[in-house]
Amino acid sequence: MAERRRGAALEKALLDAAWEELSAQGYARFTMDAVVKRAGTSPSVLYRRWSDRDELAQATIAHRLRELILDIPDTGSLREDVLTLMREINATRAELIPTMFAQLAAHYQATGTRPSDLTDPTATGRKEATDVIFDRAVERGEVNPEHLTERIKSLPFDLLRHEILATFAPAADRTLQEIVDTIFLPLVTPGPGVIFARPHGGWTGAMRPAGP
Amino acid sequence: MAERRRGAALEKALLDAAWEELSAQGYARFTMDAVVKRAGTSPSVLYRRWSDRDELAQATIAHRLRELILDIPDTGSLREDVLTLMREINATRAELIPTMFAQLAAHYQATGTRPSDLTDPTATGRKEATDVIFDRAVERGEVNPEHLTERIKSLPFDLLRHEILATFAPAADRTLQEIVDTIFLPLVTPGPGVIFARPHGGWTGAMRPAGP
DNA sequence: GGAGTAAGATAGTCAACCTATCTAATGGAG
DNA sequence: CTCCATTAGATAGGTTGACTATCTTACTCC
Repeated sequence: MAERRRGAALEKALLDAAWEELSAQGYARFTMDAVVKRAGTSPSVLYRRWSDRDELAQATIAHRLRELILDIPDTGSLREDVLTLMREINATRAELIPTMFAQLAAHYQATGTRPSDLTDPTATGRKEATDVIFDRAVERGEVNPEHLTERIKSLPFDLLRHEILATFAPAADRTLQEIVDTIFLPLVTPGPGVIFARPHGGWTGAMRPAGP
Repeated sequence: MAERRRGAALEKALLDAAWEELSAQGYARFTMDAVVKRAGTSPSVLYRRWSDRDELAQATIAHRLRELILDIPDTGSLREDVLTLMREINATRAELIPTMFAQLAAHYQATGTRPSDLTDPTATGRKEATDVIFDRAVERGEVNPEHLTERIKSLPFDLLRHEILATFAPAADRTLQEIVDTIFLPLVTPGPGVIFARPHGGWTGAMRPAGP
């Protein structure tokens, strides 16, 4: 083994190997030994960076989230923007979300706290991304801004996340349309309703602005 | 130790001890040894009944679910019926749901299947229970039955479950009201909407008919 | 009152976490 | 170009917990 990896390249190789183990074996069967073997390295190299299995799992998920940044769609209609985003989440994160949840649950039950890098909607950029979509819809006069409470803005994504967690699989496209057409849009497009306001975080992941 | 437990009494003691471990330590730190010690028994007694840790965890959760059968409320209004049921779920199952999910995820990732006794809505009676509430609301003329798709009937309970899973804690009562008043009721009480039909299971648990 | 059944004790194997200690490749300083 | 600090990578071992095997002893049922 003449070529010896170092620094960022090594770290990426370790996290990629860890993700392959995590997605193939599931959180419960995720072992340090298997990651060591798959990455072709030694225990000390792993433990120098992450002090235990929990930390490695968390870093692996965070790394994966960073690789799965989504584009913010701009299709000209709220329905298509929301559906497009849901389809992207459905396609890219259906595998990640249950693993992420298992990690959150394990970490929470062990420590009483949740790893902030996996949940902070500001850090992950989710809230800002969907707000861009909703702001455009308001500008176009498609929706009444008074209907857009935090809970309703996150509603289609909450329901998608719930669906993925309940089935451990991507949702059918018909399901996404059903959520948007029979639940979300009827709530934001017609007459008045009782308005509440409350901060409401999410943990579906980060997004970046759409290109030119 | 002159008194030696047997049969159903022993089994209940084992499952109770297992539940105390499961809720105290969390799924990831749930160990057979600790259950053996807490129940004051021996490994063979456990392994005679459940062949591994996964099976014991599953049986423990199913046992707990059986102990937490909910009454079906009958308050005279759909809003109060749904809110009452959500409050009961929130109060009794907020601790159980994340553990249950961790077990489902572990079992699914290990085997590719999900333990049917934890998910089958017919076996757990959940679907029938909520249908009673909705049937009464239709009889009273409170809602248009055409609005009551399977997804919309389960909507408030799905959102509550999502909230519990996202926070690992019971939802605030204000949150329950927000879900019912700003999302659920506006969808089932006013004008028309696109109608879909699709079976949609749940796994919040079993209920029994309300008493006289 | 005796026999079969199952509770409970004890000891051991194996896998996986994590630590300690060592060797050697690599990049940078001079 | 050479030396040195850093850290990749190898190996071996302590510890915990899953699961098995074997044995003794209480309890139940006939």
